[in-house]
Amino acid sequence: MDGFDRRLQQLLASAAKVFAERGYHGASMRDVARASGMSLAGIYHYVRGKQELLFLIQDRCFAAVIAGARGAVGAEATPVDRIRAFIRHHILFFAAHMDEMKVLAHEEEELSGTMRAQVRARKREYVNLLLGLLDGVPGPRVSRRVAAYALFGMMNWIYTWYHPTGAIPAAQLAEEIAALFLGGYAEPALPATSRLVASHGG
Amino acid sequence: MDGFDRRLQQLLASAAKVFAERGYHGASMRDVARASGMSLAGIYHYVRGKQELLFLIQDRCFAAVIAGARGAVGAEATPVDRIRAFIRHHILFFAAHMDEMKVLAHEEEELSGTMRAQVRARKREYVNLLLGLLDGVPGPRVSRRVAAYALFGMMNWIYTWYHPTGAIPAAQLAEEIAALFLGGYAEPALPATSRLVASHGG
DNA sequence: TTGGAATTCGAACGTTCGTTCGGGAGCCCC
DNA sequence: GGGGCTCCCGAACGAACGTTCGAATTCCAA
Repeated sequence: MDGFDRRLQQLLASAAKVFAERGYHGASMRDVARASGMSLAGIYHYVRGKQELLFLIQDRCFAAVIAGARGAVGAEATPVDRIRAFIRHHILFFAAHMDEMKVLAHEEEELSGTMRAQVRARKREYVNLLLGLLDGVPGPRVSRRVAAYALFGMMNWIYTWYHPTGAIPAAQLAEEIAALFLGGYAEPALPATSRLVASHGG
Repeated sequence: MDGFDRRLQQLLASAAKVFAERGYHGASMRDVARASGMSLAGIYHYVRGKQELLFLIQDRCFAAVIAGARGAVGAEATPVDRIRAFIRHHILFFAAHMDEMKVLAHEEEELSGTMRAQVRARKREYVNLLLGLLDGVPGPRVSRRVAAYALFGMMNWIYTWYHPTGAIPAAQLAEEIAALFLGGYAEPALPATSRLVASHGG
């Protein structure tokens, strides 16, 4: 990674922060310039325009999420464990990259043309990854598609209320959301956490 | 309701549609004028400015949701049934008022001053309503606060993917989300839908 | 030391923004 | 029939927007 790429990364990080705070349309290029320590005109040396700023944030963020999720899922043996790993990775990544993930979740429809198509393709890939995991669970209690979008809703909505530095550690949040989802989607009697086993065993 | 209020309602409905399509900051007052059939200047006879347009949409929508939820919840006897009624009402209302609810969910942070405070108070009231319902469930499997925000995430996220005129009726969507949430939050062995009862009964 | 590419920026461009202004219809009550 | 409302709009305002341009500065290989 040469100097150009490093400076571009700084710029994208600053832009993500500004976009997360004020929204894409609510933020101005002058805001980005101020936050990044660059001049207004200097930004255009690294980026073709405001829309490319948003595109690069979303595209790189999606690429990192997908790669990380594949790695996390691949290390697990059972379908339920793979789903739990998927959820844990998504939440931990979200908590570690709040600005970028908020921009990814909140500014979905602001791109146009080729950039829009490319980010949409990434999203489809990520959704399909989860749908494939859900397929492995026997006897689901709700439809796969609704379950997938409901899960993404639970997870992505955290940008409206969750603060990584607050009272709830991200790992705990991930476990609770995984328990909530798996308890509702998968068949009852999960070996580890279910109190069903305990009550029937006693 | 006199003529002024009726015309204002039309204006707010048009504005909600425009804000839902292009986002609050991405939409211009000229867009609102075009959509409502009014002139640009004519809008200011009904509203003090763009921000009041957003405020009135959100405030009235929240008031209707809260009132409707109270009515739906009050008709049920058990804690779980009250939660199910809450979810069903939220989803059905969402599907029936997509534009307004998308604006409510997506443009949360765009108000300022007194208007922001008033909408936030409404939101707090609505969240507290759900938290109270969750309190009635014995032996919850995840923390109340996380469960509440996760449920709102599932429900509000539908504006990113759900189309009321599509293949999934709103009532079915509501049942699936209720089953997903209650299966994960409440204790197992729900009398109505659980396949646990069936398998143990057979 | 020098030439050229990479990097940076002040200043300005044309456009669009939210809002305002002054006035013109339509209407009702005195 | 005239004064005072409500309702509505064309035109314009100043500000802010994304972007561009020409030049200054920095940097490194020759």
